[in-house]
Amino acid sequence: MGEWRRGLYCGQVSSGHIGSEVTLMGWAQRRRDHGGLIFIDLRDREGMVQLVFNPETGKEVHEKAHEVRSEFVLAVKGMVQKRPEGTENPELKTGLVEVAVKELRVLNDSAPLPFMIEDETDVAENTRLKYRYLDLRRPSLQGKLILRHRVAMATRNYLSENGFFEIETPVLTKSTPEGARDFLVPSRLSPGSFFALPQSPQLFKQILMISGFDRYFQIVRCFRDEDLRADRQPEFTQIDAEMSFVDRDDVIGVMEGLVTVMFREGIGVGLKPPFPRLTYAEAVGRFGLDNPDVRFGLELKDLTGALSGSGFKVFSEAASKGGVIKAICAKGAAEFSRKDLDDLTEVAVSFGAKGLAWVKLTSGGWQSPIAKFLSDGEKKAVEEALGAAEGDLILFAADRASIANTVLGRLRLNIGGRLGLIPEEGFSFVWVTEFPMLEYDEADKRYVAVHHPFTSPMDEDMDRLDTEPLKVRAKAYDLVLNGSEIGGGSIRIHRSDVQSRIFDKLGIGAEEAETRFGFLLEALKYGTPPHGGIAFGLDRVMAIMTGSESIRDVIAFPKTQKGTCLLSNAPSTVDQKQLDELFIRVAKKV
RNA sequence: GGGGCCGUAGUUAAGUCGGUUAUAACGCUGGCCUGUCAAGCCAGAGGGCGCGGGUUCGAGUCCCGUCGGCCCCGCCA
Repeated sequence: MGEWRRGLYCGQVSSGHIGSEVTLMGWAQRRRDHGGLIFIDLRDREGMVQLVFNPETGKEVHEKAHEVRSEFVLAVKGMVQKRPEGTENPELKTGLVEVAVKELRVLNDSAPLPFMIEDETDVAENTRLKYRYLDLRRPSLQGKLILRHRVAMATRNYLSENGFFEIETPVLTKSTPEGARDFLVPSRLSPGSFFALPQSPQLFKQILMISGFDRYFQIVRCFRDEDLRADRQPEFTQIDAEMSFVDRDDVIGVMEGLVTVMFREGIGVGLKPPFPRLTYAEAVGRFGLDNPDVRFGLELKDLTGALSGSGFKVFSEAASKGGVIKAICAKGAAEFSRKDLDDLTEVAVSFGAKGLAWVKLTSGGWQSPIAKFLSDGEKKAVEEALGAAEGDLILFAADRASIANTVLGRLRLNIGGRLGLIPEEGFSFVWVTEFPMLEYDEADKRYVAVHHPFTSPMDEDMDRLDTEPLKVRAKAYDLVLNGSEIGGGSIRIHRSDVQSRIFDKLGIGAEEAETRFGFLLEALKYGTPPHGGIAFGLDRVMAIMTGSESIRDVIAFPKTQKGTCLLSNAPSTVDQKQLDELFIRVAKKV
């Protein structure tokens, strides 16, 4: 490079520079060697510009250009000139001009690449992850991370302007028994003891409210040692926020402003808050899931009343056992093939159904394995409840409410996809509120918190805590975007007596509460303000904003589904010396 | 813990009923070529089919195991 300094980025060269000399540095995207003229596309993060080497005007530099190969790192000095008439490239931002190179310095060469640096790639993901630095040279992936930066900046600016302070919380912290599996870090100074990496900064942000900071936020890495999915990595990033002296609607209001700014600054999309809201009961009742995709209809209808006395045993028994009979009606889906129905049945079974009852409404009436069990009156009632007409397909689920809803909710998404009902463009937000406080864990034989143990019950439900605990609703809320949960929060418990009561309900005894959360219970005694907050999954937001299939596409160095890093080969074994210092002995794999 | 899909040149894929020397495109190497931009034309190198067993006269093709990638259920307060 020597004394040369870059004047501007390749992607910034424009007609305004015609006639001036520029110094550019970047990577050789591709060389087109005509024997005489040589063209090289020089690429950097801002784009590409065409370099021209003409043997008649520069024999020596032309000779040198001959050696250039893909991804060589080049520095050039040259004159920006208008491209000859008819050779402009409208595909390129810089396509009206080119740089006639006078001097070339090859700053570095490159071995032949394992794959080409281009956007339309169909290279296997494991290869991409092994050579992530090359993958990240692709403009599309680079663009996603640059967009992520802009959204993070917009987040910091907005929250700062709204009185939030960014305050860091510990990464080495205390393991807590509730929730996801912790990543543990051994303590050398306290042999036999372990830190945990935070699943979220939940307790620390509450304590910051007790300290009187009033409003806190952090763009913070969180860790959960659970199995991975397309939208779940073991380490992920939350936009974490907490506010004092607020209720639910205050938090929602401020956060709608945040989301609006993120989308405006990120991709120039104008959102119009307030976003619609559904209670948990409505969401599950109408869409089957607590993360409803409200971009299309196909809603669930309750037929328990109409069919509880049905001659079809599956229906009548479900009803008599306290379950529900529900259905969805897919318009025009009577043409689904046997194979389609088999696929749908498989989906239903995978989510806990014992089978799938269906009806095709044909010109000849009900075509269905269960038609013979239903009276004409019942058929009529079904059609009316669903608004069904000839050409439609009706699918039933009769089971415990939780199973029936889940099954139909999933079938709804599947059929919505098959029938092309889900819009490809657009961002559809919905708040889901009034979640249940508790659910019963059959495996552990105890109540567990649906949100987390620090979530406040709704005031009007407090007195049901001991009589009907499952009916108690929490001051919790989730933000759902296009059917994905992108954020969730709650108003917290700010009284130590209430917090103790909830721990008790969760089967966390006084003693255990003391060991695990004693510091919080103690802190709550010293003038804790009412407070609440929320956390957004930044990776998920970015994946949706960029139309990515997986959050791996918006994370620079993601892990594979087995939780490994193909680039660095982490995790790995360590030296015996390291283990000895930590007083750790590795057990044999069973 | 479980279900499904996939591993063949550097990359992406084809490979029939098990049968001579495993195909193609892109990339790579060399040559020709002065307006290309997925440059073009010609020539060439490059793999033994993820790995380990087994069946067979013979396995990329069949069987068993194993490793790895992806999707999903469970799990993820």
